[in-house]
Amino acid sequence: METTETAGSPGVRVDELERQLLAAIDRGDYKPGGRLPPISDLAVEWETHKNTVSKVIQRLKTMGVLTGAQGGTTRVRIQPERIVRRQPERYREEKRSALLPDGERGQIGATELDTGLSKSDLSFAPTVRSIEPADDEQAALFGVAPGTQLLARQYYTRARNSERLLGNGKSYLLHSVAERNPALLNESDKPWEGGTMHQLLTVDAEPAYVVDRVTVRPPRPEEAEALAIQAGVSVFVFRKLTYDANDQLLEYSDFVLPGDITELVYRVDLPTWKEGTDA
Amino acid sequence: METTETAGSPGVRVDELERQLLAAIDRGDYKPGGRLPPISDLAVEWETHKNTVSKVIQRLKTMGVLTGAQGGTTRVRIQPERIVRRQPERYREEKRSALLPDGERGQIGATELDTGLSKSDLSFAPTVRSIEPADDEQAALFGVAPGTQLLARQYYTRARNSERLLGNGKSYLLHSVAERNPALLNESDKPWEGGTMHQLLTVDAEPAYVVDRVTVRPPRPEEAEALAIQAGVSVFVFRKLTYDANDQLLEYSDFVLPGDITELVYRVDLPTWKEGTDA
DNA sequence: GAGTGGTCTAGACCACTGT
DNA sequence: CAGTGGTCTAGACCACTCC
Repeated sequence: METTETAGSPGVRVDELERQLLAAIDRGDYKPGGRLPPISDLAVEWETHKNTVSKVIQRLKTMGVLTGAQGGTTRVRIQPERIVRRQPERYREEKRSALLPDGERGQIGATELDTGLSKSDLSFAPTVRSIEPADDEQAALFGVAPGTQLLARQYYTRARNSERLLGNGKSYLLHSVAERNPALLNESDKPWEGGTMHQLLTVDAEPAYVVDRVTVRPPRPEEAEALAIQAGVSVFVFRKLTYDANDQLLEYSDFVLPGDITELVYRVDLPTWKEGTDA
Repeated sequence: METTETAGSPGVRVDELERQLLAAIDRGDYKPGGRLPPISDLAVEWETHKNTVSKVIQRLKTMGVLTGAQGGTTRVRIQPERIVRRQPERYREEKRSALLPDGERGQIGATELDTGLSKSDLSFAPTVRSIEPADDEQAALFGVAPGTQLLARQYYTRARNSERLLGNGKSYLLHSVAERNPALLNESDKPWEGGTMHQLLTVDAEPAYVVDRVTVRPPRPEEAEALAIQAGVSVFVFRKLTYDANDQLLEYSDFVLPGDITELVYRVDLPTWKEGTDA
């Protein structure tokens, strides 16, 4: 175990092997969906130690190029289509449909609107309701005193025929507002029908605009497990804030979405040049 | 080296130590900006091997909790403020200011508008222009035949007094459109003055709407180095497409932004309920 | 140049996969 | 249960930082 060729330099060997493997995959030596040789085989082929090969494979797994768990076969990952979420269109559609009679709107749940999948593609874990006191940040957002009661709902979304979570979220609104419609507090633990916009309608609040705040970070261990993403793949953290015309916050939600299969799309319309300087 | 307590189980030891370290930092045992004991010290303290401690530290570095390079001291990272990019406001302001006379608009460069920092905070590497044939994807976007000439510009943004890149981008527009203003092709390698919207004005094109497509992925090695982000911190990949009123793509740009210090904010205005069913 | 973080090989062992 | 991926300890070595 002595006199190694070159050790210590920052990742020289692994980087090199990583490039080689990527090139080999790119060349088609290993095809999407096909299986990679066992680590032990690659070790002798690359003339290196099993341990080093393992590190390379793990890197490519976090990059989303390879798949495979514990003792299972390692395969070249078939790149999944990203789920496209067209946010402005979604919000406008949700607000419009909130006015429809119960029969026509009824089947659209808040979670579906938030994830952008049709109902048939989804299955839900029960929504969990709780009443929580506002912390300092929440108090500032709602413009109330810290400790004010908030109605919180936690929900999870899972694609049908898949163990993989598509995301989870937690939504907050003022308890004093929510109680204007007792049904919101007493409902059983099924997902709210009709989406957030409709629920706001039932408490006489009209949303005027929505603000999305989008950030990224590595997943927390629980999230990595729940969303079934490879360690190292980041998650979108996504706060949706709904305001009324007086800039009063009506509701906000924090979402966590897997970064590798999500695409957020925002269309921004611009005032025309011809119509003079607008307000 | 024989008879290890428990090896082989998936990350048990490292996970445990990671939790302990995080808890210790949370408790204030190690304060933000303060230095962490050497790995060798921690190894004896945690009663484990140097190698294992190293792995824990690296994990926390990719999580952005710790900082420190090669032989340097490891410190608890002071969380940087995220740079907030309010996209719709930015685009509308850019379009409005495009009509201003040269003197008033002049000092606003495209890169500044795109990064959302004022000119005094930024320094630029020269913009690199090139003429490239459209690949299949680009041809589809522009609605032209593959191979059609595109004018491409590559630019980088760096905060003053910092080696850290804030992002880099590459912008494309049809060469046949760009040549309507010869100045765009012949300019020296300084950043375009006035931003994309103004350049479109000079070729008689009026942008009607902008579409942002936001995704995340792990950084490529070059990007990790250029953006000075810890390996494992994801980057925003961000495509901005500018269309005219006929849904013709005028220009698009791909940006890469470091995920740990960027926040994207989108305000979406909603039609009111009272004004009947809109178009 | 001592100290420190990072990497490599080596070998043992574990837990899961899948045939 | 054989095969395979993953993890740990061990020890050597390297390249960087800065005490």
